[in-house]
Amino acid sequence: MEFSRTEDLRLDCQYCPVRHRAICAASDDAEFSKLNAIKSYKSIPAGQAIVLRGERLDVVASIVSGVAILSNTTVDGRMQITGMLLPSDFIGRPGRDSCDHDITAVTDLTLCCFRRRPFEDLIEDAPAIRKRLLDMTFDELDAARHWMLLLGRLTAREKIVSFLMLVVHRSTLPEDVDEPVQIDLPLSREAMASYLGLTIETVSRQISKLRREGLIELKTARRVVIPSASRLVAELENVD
Amino acid sequence: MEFSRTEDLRLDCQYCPVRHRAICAASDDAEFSKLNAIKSYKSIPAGQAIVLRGERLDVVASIVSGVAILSNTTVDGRMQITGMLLPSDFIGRPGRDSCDHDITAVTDLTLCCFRRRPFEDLIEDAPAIRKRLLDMTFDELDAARHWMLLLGRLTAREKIVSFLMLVVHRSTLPEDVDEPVQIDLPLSREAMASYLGLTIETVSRQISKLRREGLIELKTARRVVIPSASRLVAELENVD
DNA sequence: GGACCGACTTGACATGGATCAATGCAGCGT
DNA sequence: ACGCTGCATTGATCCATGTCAAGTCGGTCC
Repeated sequence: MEFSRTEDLRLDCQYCPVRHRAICAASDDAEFSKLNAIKSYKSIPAGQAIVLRGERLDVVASIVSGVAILSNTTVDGRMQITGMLLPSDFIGRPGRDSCDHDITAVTDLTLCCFRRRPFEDLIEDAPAIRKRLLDMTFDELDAARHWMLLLGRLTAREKIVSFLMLVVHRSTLPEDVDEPVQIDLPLSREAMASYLGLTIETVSRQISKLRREGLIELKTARRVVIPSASRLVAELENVD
Repeated sequence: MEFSRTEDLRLDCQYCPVRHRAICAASDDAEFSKLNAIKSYKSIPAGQAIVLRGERLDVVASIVSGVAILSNTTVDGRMQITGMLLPSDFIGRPGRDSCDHDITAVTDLTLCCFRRRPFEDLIEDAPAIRKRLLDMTFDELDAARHWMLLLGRLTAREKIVSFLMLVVHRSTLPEDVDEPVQIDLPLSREAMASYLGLTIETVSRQISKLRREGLIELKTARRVVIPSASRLVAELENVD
């Protein structure tokens, strides 16, 4: 069964591709029926803002398909991407009606939205959802702190390699042996630069350098083949 | 009444200096008595590690007095401070028995510790604590992302000014008018450098530069007077 | 007082990444 | 085929910050 993007469908969660990883992962049937009562799917086209900093946000949501970014910006326009949101990731903040950062769709996006108020009530008497939310939030916090180490202390080359390996790990791939791995970069060079605290030129140069060294191949600008993941990871020997 | 540092005291929370800001802020008497049953105070001398990355941690805690830092480190020793913990801040992760980063006391520290397992149970039937924990965690996440903008996009000078203003805001001061403000830096130059993604020399130079420009005065290396906070904040006009 | 020590400052120099400016290149509409 | 448009790459140069190496300053211990 194809997972449709039609807005008002109430598809049964059992066909949902993020059923076992999203906010609802640990829920039982009882909790699912409560969630179902307040959910609706929403499609957002690539490039569109989901919410801007300070704006009111009356939903929370899981990403079902597509990629979104969180970003913070200075008044003079310097931008830092502070999170990359992939399928199963959670959007929004229960208990607060506005958002501290911009959220933007970078590809076409399917969201599973829950109205915020009912969701907040739901948290009170759905222990599995509540626990999952807390746990996912702590995971996000750990990830954010890990990224702070990258931003503050890694070299441009290490940042690029870290990003490539991040994409490898979040692509559900048969990462069994050290076979060549093919990945599609979810972000443009510009977005990568924003995420890594670099400029677009530096990103491009480092990628070209890795290519010249045979550590990666480029099918297209976005499609990367990693002949030997272990050889690439070895570039991070000083990091972790 | 002086708030004692003796380890095993079960002081009444009503005298606690962080009573209205810590994890327990929103609790009523019933929840307080539950918290009291599993709490104990602990003193930690300056410089001592509270927990190392990967180590088991069977308590969670509120900081009652003193300053601690969170940090992540590469294998070759590059360190990034990923959080500065001041009185009322929360330590530890309910639902997980190990820690993803180092936590270190930078001054003598008084902690109000709760054994983790009972605390986890408590969360289930103490709604005010549960809400407060989720809210504090989301606040930490927003703060971490805000710091990512600083690490990735601000200049050394902007980083220093941001840090000074952070200390001003977290020092409970009469920040009513634009009177000279005196602050005591909670971190050494080296720790500031680690927090800001700089080197100690750059920190020192930027501080000297601000001093030469009359934006700050140094009573000692750690004690700073800000003649006009608004003039200092103006240095961040391009940031926010 | 003097020697020592750790934290901080300052100077001289090196360099990684930013900036500025072309150039390449694939997709797309006409 | 053509030119347009939006990414991406590449080159030349600059500069903010890092690196290396001396100083300075304030405590503290004898």
